[in-house]
Amino acid sequence: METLYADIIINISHEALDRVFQYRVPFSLCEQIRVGQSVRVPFGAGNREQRGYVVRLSDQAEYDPKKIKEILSIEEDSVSAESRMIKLAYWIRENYGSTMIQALKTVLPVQDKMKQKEKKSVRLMLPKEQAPGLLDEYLGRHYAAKARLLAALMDEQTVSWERVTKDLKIPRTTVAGMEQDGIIRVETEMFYRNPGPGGMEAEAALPLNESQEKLIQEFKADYAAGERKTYLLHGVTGSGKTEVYLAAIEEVVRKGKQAIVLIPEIALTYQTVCRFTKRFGDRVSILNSRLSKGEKYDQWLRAKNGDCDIIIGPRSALFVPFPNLGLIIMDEEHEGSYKSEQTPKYHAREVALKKADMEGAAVILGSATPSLESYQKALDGKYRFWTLKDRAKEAVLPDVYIEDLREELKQGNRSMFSRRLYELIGDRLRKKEQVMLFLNRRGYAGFVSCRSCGTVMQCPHCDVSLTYHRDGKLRCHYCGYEEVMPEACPECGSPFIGTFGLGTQKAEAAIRKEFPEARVLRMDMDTTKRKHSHEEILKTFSEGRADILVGTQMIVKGHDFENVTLVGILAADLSLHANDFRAAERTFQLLTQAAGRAGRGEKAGEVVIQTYSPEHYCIVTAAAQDYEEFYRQEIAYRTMLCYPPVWQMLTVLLAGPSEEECKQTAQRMARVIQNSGIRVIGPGEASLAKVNDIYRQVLYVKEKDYKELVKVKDRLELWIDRQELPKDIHITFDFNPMSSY
DNA sequence: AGCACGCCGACT
DNA sequence: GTCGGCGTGCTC
Repeated sequence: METLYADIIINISHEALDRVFQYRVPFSLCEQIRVGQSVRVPFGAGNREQRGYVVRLSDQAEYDPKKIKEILSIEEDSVSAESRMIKLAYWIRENYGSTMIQALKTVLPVQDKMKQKEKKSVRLMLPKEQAPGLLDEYLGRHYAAKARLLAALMDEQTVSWERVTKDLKIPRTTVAGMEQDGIIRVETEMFYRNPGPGGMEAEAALPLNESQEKLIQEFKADYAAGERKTYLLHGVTGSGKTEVYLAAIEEVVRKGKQAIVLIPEIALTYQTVCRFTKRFGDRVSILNSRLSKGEKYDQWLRAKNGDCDIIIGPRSALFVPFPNLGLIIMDEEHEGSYKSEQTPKYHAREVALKKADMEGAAVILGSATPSLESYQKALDGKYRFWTLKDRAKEAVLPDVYIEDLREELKQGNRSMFSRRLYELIGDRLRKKEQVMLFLNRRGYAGFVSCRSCGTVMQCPHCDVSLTYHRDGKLRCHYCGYEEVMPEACPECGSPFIGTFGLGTQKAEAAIRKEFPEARVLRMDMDTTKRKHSHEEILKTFSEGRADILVGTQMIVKGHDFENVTLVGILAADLSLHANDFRAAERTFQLLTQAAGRAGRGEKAGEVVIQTYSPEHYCIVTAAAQDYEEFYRQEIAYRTMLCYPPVWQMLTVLLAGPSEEECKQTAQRMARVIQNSGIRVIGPGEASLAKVNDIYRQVLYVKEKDYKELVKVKDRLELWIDRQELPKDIHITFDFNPMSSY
């Protein structure tokens, strides 16, 4: 038998985590060794024993075989947080397709700023009067480094580690030497940077209403009986899902366990965090994308050391190493942002379920508009199904009107407001109540085309149309390319070239024209680029310093504005005609969420949905706030066309600078799949066929059983490994994708 | 992180 | 020569 080699990542908290080291597997361990295990290996000149993770096995030595050392042993199933994380990484690698390094990187924290986790400093131990004598001795012996450090310590009793190593440039070995001699002492003080709002006044639990109480009693009973179920909490906006979460967390924490609360990145607002902090004080940690690496690492460590019980954050919060995890809560579980956009393209919901299963935790998935995936499982009895039907504080659901824009056009109304919406806006302005106007997506709006020949201005590097901005420039939202708006059509020379479609900027301008007395705020990608502008805009609006808020989806997420009594959706179809099997589901969710913004206070609300397809089931059911009916229609459509969640789907994306090579490789891969008797769709051009001068080809495979798709992926990975593929071709797998390619 | 290696001034 | 501190680079 051939010699077996293993690629290993050494668990030293350093950038070395980026590299693999190859070790020989001793014959006695060949049978046992698996990718993902942790092992003990000799490392460095002194052959110090280190922990490492097996990342790949092969029978080829890729390093001078004379220098390759042998693995010492496989670490027995230790229960450390790390080894559980490694197992999870392995599962992710297997189920979503990536290298082990990529999987480990998503699961383990960035460790390169680890030094900052503790505040290290150097203190002088020598009595003050002896110091000058020693300094003279050092200077006499020309001990430059020691003298520098001592001189610094004579001024101040302690010097920070950063100054010692960076400013004074003292080698670590010298510091260690002086510590040995008893002249100095290196002190480390652990400190965490908790970026959450501090000094919050404690707040008692709100009394639960009858339906909330029933759910919590059930949860407690299950938990006490040792049952760890998955619960799908379907509750309309404003029905008090958060109170249920809080009560469930309280129960779990009381039992000495910890809880992870997942929320979509965009919903991670000050208000949300405050509700948790008020209830649980400094036992809560917050994780978000704005934290520095060091801060993220601190939160990780806090959890590991048992210094907090609850972590709130986006999907990456799943990988916080609690010693005794009891509960995972996933709010707005239908949100697309729970799916990672980078390889491995894991879905946080699935990983959460796996993790809960591995560690004996319960899971609560909550949403006003559950994903089809979860709802189907709940109907099948795989999840316990919970509903909250009524809004908590006596608020009532709003009245919803569907306005047919085709009809408006027929009646000679060419503005972007239907007559009803126009009338209602005027009414609210008179009553001093607030209005939210909602536009689906900035990318769909504002392309420029020629009215004479129909040419659309396109990005020269990407397969998308350019978007017109008010500064007179055309921009590509994918690569950032920009050019000045031409005065004549570059194809036919016609001067009749201009913008079409509808953007937030254009909507804002139209409102200002129609209602010059109204104070208008706009919130979209452009106005929220600055760091706190997001919060600022919302604060201005909630304090009543504006009458109308116009924006993209970001305005519909989780904010309660008591004085908003009218919500207008300007063009509900914009997200419906995306070439994507989830388009109807997303539109339904968006409309329901937006409608839920109206009438959160005491006054009743109204919602106007403007559309060109008023008969589409997702618009009709959203207007009626009828989730069950939407589900029935949508699942029928998915069943008919074999889409998830009824069937499972794998997308393989090939990207490379040569169109020809890309196509050929895609065709060869398609044949590999077909040869194993599985049907492939494609290869074909991705709907975005070119981004930044990189060509993209896609393949689709649909199967009833997810495991079959994993096998297809495994077979392709093996094939890729054996092939001498062009170096610059990049292949990625996406299981049950959130958007089309 | 830990260890070795090469460099350089000091002392024998 | 050789000893010991200093700075750098490598670890399969």
